[in-house]
Amino acid sequence: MDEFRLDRRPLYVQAHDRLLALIDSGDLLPGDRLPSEELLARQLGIARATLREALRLLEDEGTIIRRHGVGTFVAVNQHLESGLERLESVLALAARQGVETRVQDLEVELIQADRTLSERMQIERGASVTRVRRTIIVEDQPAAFMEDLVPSQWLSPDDINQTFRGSVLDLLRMRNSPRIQEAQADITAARAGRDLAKRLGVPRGAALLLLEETLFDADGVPMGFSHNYFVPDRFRFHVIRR
Amino acid sequence: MDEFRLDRRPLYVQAHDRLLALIDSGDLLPGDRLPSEELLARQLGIARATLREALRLLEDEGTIIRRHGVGTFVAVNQHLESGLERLESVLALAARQGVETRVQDLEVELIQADRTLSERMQIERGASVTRVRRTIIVEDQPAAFMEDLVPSQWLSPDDINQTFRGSVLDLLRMRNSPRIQEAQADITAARAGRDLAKRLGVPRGAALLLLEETLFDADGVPMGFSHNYFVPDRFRFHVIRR
DNA sequence: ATACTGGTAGTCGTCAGACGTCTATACGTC
DNA sequence: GACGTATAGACGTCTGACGACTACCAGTAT
Repeated sequence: MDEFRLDRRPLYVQAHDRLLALIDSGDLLPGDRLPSEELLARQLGIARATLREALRLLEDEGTIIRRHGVGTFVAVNQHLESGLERLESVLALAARQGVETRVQDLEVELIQADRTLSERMQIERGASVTRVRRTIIVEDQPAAFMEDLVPSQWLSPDDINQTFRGSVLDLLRMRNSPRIQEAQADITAARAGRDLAKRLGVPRGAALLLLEETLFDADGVPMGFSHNYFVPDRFRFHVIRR
Repeated sequence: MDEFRLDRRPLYVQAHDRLLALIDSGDLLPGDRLPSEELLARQLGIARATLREALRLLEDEGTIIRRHGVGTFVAVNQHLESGLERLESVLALAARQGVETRVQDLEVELIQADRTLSERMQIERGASVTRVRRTIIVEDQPAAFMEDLVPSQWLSPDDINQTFRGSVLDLLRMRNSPRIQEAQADITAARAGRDLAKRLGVPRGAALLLLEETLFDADGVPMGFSHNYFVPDRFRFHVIRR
């Protein structure tokens, strides 16, 4: 009966995202008071207990502040928006910052794991892996080249269809299988070689920001790996450090 | 009737702390399964809904992992050491990873805030600011050039003496005034100009990793600012994303 | 023997409604 | 005018129930 329920994530996560969207869109401004929990739950069509789990997440992130007997407010300290330390796709992150992105030159292939890949992913050499490559466009200019590698048992080339909006991470998390728990992103800088320079429309030797990310499930088993090359200043990244 | 209730924090916070203590004390080992929510709630003497708010906090911190229909487990995240998302100096971070660092070409000056600085630090133009510049050496090779800017009321040139080991952040935190709460690190890539190439012993135009960091106190007021240029592969940075 | 199917118990996810506790405010009293 | 009190409304907590998901196992078909 729920083949029509596209978003299979728990309701409290969905509620969290909807509320966050409200705040980011400016419908709710810093300092504003949210509707009471009872009213808000009715508006979202969920139970108050479920809403409270979503609010708990938002409070923990510092997005809202709750005051017993008073109400719930949008935090004023919004200048410290969460950054890379939160596991969300760079595209979702860009969208939150008001940057529109587009996918170009999408390539989806089934390849076999070479030695490097088999080591990093803890899989056998020659195992079947889905490779997704694409260029991300911001304001009609190439801004990033991203390459994702996911064993085909978890992501088949057929999963990348017309609805693909550019993020493999979002796709995996939406399906909720495999369950992505956390990621480690290695940060470094690299110079654009011939291929990258062409794809990104920059001079050869230009400085690029390179994010190499490994996705892990709850057991610490690697579920995917990706290289992401960014043209500085077309994307902005930050990390909140506490 | 509740003058005897010593701990006036919300129950879910108390429950969170009690569970965390159990895990830290070793009573619950990584990978262990927690009692079911119903049983655990009875054991703690709270309602299941309240317990769930506590568990939500622990899950968000990455301390536990919940699996629908299966159970709740203590996370097994040994292999993922904390990275940039933790506020510690890059030198302390390097030391944790077994990398020895040395300071070279230390320059300490009192300067006046220009327009850019006054805006980023929310101070007046011309205000007195202590500037600390130095090159960081790893294995006898320059690995980073770091420049810190802190209003002189919080850090005077005299504070940088013989005992200075390279990190302004460590110095400020050691003194505990001003109290540094959090930082935002902007991450980007840049090419080495003439001055940087010379300081870092790399060719002009080499790709460098640039971390621009702003330090904040608890009220969100900027307390310092720094530029950090790193030679890729002489330092490794990563971020844990959840 | 193997592979598939379906049932079942246990657990987390969600729901509904109620009552407790806290805060700010309005109001009455002195 | 100053002070204490009542009150409305909000978040905090509780109870009990049902839904959804996963792992496991028995039974069946191949």
